[in-house]
Amino acid sequence: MSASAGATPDRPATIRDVAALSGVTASTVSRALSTPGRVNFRTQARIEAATAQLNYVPNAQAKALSSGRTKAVAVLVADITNPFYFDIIRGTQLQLKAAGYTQLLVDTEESEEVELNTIEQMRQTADGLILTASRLDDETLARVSAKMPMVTINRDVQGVPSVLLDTPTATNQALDHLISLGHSHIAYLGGPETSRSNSRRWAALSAAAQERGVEVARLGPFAPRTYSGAAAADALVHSGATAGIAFNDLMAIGMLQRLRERGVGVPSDISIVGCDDIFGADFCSPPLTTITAPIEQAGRVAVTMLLSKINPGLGNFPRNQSVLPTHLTIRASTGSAPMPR
Amino acid sequence: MSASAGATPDRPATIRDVAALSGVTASTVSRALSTPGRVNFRTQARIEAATAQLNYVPNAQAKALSSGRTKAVAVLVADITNPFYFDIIRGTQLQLKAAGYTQLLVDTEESEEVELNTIEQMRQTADGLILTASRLDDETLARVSAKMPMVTINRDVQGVPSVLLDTPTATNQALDHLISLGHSHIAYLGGPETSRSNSRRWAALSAAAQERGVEVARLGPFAPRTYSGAAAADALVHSGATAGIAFNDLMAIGMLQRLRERGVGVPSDISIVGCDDIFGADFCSPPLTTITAPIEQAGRVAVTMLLSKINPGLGNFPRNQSVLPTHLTIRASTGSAPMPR
DNA sequence: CACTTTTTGGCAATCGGTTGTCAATAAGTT
DNA sequence: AACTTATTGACAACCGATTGCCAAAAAGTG
Repeated sequence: MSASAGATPDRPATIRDVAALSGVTASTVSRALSTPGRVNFRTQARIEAATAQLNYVPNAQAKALSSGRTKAVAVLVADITNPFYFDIIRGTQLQLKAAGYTQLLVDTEESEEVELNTIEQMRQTADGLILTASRLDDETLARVSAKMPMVTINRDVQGVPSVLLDTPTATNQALDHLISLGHSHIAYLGGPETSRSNSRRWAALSAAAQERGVEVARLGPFAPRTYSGAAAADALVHSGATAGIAFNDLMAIGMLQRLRERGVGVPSDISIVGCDDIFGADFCSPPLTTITAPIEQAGRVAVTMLLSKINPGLGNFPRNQSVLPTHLTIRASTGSAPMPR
Repeated sequence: MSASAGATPDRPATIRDVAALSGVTASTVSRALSTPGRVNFRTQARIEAATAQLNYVPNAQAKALSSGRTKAVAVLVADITNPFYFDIIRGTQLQLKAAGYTQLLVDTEESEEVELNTIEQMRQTADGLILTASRLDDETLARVSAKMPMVTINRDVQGVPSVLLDTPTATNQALDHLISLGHSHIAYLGGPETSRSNSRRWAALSAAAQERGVEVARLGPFAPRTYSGAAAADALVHSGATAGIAFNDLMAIGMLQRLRERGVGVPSDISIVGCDDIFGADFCSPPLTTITAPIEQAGRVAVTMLLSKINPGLGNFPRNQSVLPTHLTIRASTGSAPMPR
């Protein structure tokens, strides 16, 4: 017996422990475990037995260091507080796990600087990046994308793979829905100025309104949170519109609460349309008419695209953009326009 | 000019690039960057300049491998779909980030086996572990805890640091609340049999009921999801009770929906109490009387405890258990017991 | 049976840091 | 000036894997 370290109960087994136990060298163990067919099946069996016996788990750091791939993907969200991201996170988590990847979840606190720092950090730590609602400018995104695999969600930049939730189309449906209910004074309760999806939706909406000969006022900007729903509700009431299309469901739900407090009937006095169909949109009061987006699916698709970027040549042609359809879900927060008094 | 590698635009700078640029060796750079005062301030300045110039970011894997600490903490949740965990995740994320740690989020899919595998995996990958609502038995938890820093949330095992949400106490408040409203037929809609918080709550509740001379029936088990609220609601109606205390808010919200469908008035016919006060409990219809738990705080406290375990001797005496108080929040889903017909 | 081809497994360098040890230099003391 | 003590920074081993290269062994061929 030499003074060889061996595996003590407290120290996890290393590849060398496995090698010693099965009478081969570390490199052979490595091959047996990761290159199928490279090692004789009898040796392979011995190694597998030793692996099981020692309860050997390869050290992820060491693997990452030597192979250059971490088997981890970073998911950056602007605000982990927002239920919208929950569904994204759920989608990415499920899909990443299925592919044997680890998810690094980072909240960038809606800050451009934090986002950029994190990206630089993750360049070493993750094999790829999923950015949701990035605050960075197009040029920066393109530059980062050139350096490491990356997929954006709800952000369309030339040359950067992306998953887009096609809310603008459904926003038009919402407009038609309201018009058909007799509404002629409609307002859009805008989200943050820096949000691209906000601009995209407004552009689509105002164009559609013009086509249809209706006027849609733009109010805001408001923070995309329930608490700013109060201000949004008051602005809406003050504007004299009979229907409001909110930037997202959080705002819409906040508006419902505020309108109830003020004794304004929904939908008898004012109709409200939300966006995203987040958890809660179906059981708030009244249940929210909203634009249903396949959020979780967006997360899953983003992962799929990213992984085919990270591991090319698996036969799947990586698509560079994926637009997911959305639709209008009509619930009880919209109704006929009130009779003009 | 030798053929030294140097930093190409595409390859992130390494510690040796920095060393070369500032005319010292790698070890000096390492010390300059992590051991304040160990290096002469002039050298330090040169190194810092070089660091900035090369945009040097230390490789996390290499750091982890050599130092043995990954600066990452794994957070295991049973079901990432459950909004209860969202608040936990938010809390842990915020606190970990503040301490410079990365959060590894893992969904164990309510499976004991997945949980155990993940733990074994994370033993190498993370410096510590936060388990929420673990499915593992006491002995296993104690064993794992002896091997690596770990904190449980809502799970009390001898020798394992834990954060407990004291829902039993508030459950008694809920009972008193219902009794004072004239209810004498009360039911508890139980959660999963394997859930410890379920057993804890039932124990507290049935004891309190006995003390007060009231009978509380136990129904279930039901899955802690909105969809199982329908079954729970029907069971409650069938039991003849006039008030139900649900295992959690998800179930309670599902019950509200089902009762509305069935034309059962809440609270006129039946009162409902939830638990956790998750996102949505305040705006469902009717707004839910529930036990408000500081969930996000639980996440933060767990991280604080864990970090003081990981980095001992920072002056803070690590507490081994932290019980967070909860309280009853009375909203509109509870009311006077209906007159007996 | 001698020779070529394939299979199999070992050696050693490498990934990018950390850290114990120690020599050289600077500063302090008598 | 000679000697002790403190600072400072270099050397090299190490963390735990991967992987290119090569030699030994096994299998195939004329």
